[in-house]
Amino acid sequence: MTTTYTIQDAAEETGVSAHTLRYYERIGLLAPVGRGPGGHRRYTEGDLGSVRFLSMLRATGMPIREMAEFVELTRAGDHTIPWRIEVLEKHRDALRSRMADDAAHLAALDRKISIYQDLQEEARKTA
Amino acid sequence: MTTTYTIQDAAEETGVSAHTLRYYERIGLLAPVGRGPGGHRRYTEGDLGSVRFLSMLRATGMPIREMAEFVELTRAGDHTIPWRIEVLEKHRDALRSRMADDAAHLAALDRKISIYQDLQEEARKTA
DNA sequence: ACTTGACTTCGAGCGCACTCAAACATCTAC
DNA sequence: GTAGATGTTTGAGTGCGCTCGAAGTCAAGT
Repeated sequence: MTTTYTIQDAAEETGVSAHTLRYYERIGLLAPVGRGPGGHRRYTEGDLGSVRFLSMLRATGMPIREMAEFVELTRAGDHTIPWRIEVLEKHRDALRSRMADDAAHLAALDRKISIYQDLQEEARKTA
Repeated sequence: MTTTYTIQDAAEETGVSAHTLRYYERIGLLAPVGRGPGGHRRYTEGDLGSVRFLSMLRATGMPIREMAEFVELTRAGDHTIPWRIEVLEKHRDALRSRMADDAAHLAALDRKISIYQDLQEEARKTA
């Protein structure tokens, strides 16, 4: 007795909208999901895992096109593992790079805020 | 004698394309830039500073709409400084939140890569 | 003066990632 | 069994942020 999820449940579980779940399946990002007797989708835990993984890639800025390529590799069999590692490492490096940029930008933002706060303090005293 | 920049120079200086520089000016993100005798834009250092600031906001995920609102506030005068601080602080919080998510995602990505590497190592030994 | 390349405006077009609509089927609770 | 929510497919529509094209003007080198 394996628990399954309706599309709405899957949406709530993963934070990905039902519309988007169908969309991902349509474009091949997600393998065809199993169906109940009436043709309704039944998401397994494994499906949710895939969705969460994809969702993480998206959140970290990977384009759909590239995600599709990765998914293709996983479908092609175990011999593509080196390439999959390569894709993920490349993405990890891009993410690290973005995080570094973000840190610098955060500092700049803090400086800007400080400047405004000083300006505001100045105005308060003058008033 | 204040140095000025052609649109191409400004593009190289700021990393924002000439097309985008005109676009930003068109939609009011950038105050009208000074012109040379023939109507060509002449960017001042101050203009470049504005562009760099806007570019930083964009890079950190602020929507153009929100940037425009901020720019509006700066045009409206010094009495809007508290609101500007509010906008920047809100954005800073969003950025911090994204950075935290990124850190978690990075860890997940590392784990996934490790799993693949172990799998690959296993395959090597078996072969 | 002439050529070559950069610049101008303005509207249109594009790529991305959804998001929705319509018309219809099925499931759930009463 | 019936109402009402939820599901299905397919194609079309949306919002964002550029990006480009056309037609014309201007600048710099020879």
